[in-house]
Amino acid sequence: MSVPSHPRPRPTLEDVAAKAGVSRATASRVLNASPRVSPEAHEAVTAAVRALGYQPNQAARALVTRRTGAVAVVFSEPEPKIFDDPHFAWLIRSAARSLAAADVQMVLLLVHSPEDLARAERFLAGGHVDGALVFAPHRGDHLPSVTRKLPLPVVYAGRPWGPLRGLHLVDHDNEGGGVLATEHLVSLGRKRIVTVTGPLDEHSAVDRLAGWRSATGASDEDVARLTEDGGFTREGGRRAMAALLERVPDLDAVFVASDLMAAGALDALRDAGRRVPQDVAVVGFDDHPMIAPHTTPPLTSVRQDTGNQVEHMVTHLVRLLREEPIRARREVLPTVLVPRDSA
Amino acid sequence: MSVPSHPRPRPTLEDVAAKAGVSRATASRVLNASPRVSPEAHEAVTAAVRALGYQPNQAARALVTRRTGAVAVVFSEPEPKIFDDPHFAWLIRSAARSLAAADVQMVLLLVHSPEDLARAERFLAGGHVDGALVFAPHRGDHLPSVTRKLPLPVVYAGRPWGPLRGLHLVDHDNEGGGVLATEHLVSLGRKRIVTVTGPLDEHSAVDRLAGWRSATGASDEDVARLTEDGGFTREGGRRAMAALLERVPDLDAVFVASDLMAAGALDALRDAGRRVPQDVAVVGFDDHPMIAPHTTPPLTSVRQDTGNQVEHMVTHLVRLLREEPIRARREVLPTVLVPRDSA
DNA sequence: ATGATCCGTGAGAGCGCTCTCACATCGGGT
DNA sequence: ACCCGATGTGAGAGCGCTCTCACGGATCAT
Repeated sequence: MSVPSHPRPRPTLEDVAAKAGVSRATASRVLNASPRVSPEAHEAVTAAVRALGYQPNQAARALVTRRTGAVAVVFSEPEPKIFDDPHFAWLIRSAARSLAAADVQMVLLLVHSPEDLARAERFLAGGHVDGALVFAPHRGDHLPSVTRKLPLPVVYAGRPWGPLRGLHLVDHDNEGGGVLATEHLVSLGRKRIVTVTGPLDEHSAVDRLAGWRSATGASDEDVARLTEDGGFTREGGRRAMAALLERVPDLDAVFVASDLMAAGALDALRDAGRRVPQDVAVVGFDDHPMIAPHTTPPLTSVRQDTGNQVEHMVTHLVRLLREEPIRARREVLPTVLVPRDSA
Repeated sequence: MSVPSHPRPRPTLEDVAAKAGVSRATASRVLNASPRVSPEAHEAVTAAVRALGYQPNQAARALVTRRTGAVAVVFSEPEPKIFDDPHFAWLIRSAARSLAAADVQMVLLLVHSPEDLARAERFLAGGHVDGALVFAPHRGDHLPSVTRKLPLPVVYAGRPWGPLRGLHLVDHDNEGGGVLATEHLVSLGRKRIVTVTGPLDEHSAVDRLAGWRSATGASDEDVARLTEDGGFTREGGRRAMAALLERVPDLDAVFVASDLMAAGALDALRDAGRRVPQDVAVVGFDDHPMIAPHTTPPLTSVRQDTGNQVEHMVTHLVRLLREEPIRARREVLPTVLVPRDSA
């Protein structure tokens, strides 16, 4: 009973062809929507397919077409980060949606450890997938150097570290966003604008900081005093804000480089008895739909449309897979300020 | 060297064999760790593999072995639920971890719509994967009826609706957990114990309610008055608690069937000016590591070890794939009360 | 010595599909 | 009448791998 006694073998294309009274070649033509098939043959084959419950064998198909119809989505981040930061949930969700729309199967690869990296490399090199979307923002991460050697189309999210030559990537205008946020605070008449940065081993964090700097005209010593790394976590944001309040008691505005950190910063400001936005104006980054509208007060934030970014990545990858001529290797998407109550 | 647009074709087993001076068969034996190979041949083949950077073609291998080395993990839930409820993040994380440990590739399938279901069915039937882990708790969900017809080993999380005959599943003792929670409240001397349930189209919610009922000995009319559906969401938990406070002003304890809802219930109790646990004792369910320890006050909760459940599912599935004799089709894992401050 | 057994090996037959090529058949222009 | 191209079709050659089978040579018991 428990032993799967020899189940009826899956019908093959040969069976379908026989039942339809045509050759395997014609049956194949019908399945692949080739134009040169007579209506009668088409009809006979589709009927046979239905009658037999035929499903093409993907392995056989992949063997000859050299296409699997699947792409890998690879995240290289510590495990807690991926699962606790809603930003990643949003990325996965967007990827699932965009790939489904392109009728491409998504294979999720999470790389936390060196063994995971080896496994992922084997997998990507093994021809399991036609291409990959890679999220590996950290300096010193070995994933990009592995993937760039692979004979596999890859599109990166943001700017990975190392040489960019030959890479395809979709980035956001993080520096422009930083400028936007900071200039908004300046236009509000704020004089002492500090910033909570992300980890500076990520380009996005570096660029947002650069935006703040260019808008404030901060000197090197200003940077040392007026900025603090919040590690892109909520708790980090709280701690960084607390440290800045200590160091710069007369601060009247802060640009926080992610909404999650901004939520932590708001906690710290509340704990310190500062009113937002009256005493301290706060601008976040991401405009994350699960965070920004729900903080107290609702967070003014720089929108980076993650769903849009992933969609561009997918479109780009699909084009690479089709070997269509590519317009640009590198896309930079705009950011826009979304004003709410915190600034 | 050669035309850049035509990348060097991937070496085949034939190439490896030629370079090693053996036959394809012997090379294959080495790759598949067959015992009957001379040390010299083994050495020669491994050297050739390294030298050529050979990677077996998975499609060809899958074609003959009828094994892909991948399994699908299928979630059938509305999109917002999957991404906003930390329970699912935890499930995905556990699945990724357990499957990686078993050296099986994970293919994540998210089913939100009828089209998604059709796509998933095609995918599962297409021989892309060797088996599947299915999370589809809702009554009326068509996924289980689809998957049970597939000639594919499947292990279900919890009890799906419909006939259980022939299904493999790993469940938690939800009813026992409900009893545990409620008896704990009784032992505290609480007299009016209400409950916030999950959506009753899920067996887990029904079972937890049954546990509460058996421990309280509630009559049918009690059930109508003392229970409220919180839909397994935070906001639903808040609303349900508010409704119960309205209806049963003298309640002194509540069993909330998930931690996420319990967080909402705590909000409602705070809003109503009830102290926890002095005025109202609260017990949650899940003991979710991201929630239970962090509420105010920290939440007493019934632990269901999700990671353990998924691990059991994976072990079970791997055993099915190996066609090993299966001990039991159905496993029920124990639950245990974790006391904190809320009760 | 003779046979029986084992061990390492290679030849070769597929797995189920796609795709090229050659071949009929059928108009329609000259 | 002729040839021409367009059109639908089938035969068959692989894609890269695994696995059965047969075979020669070494090892063992008799």
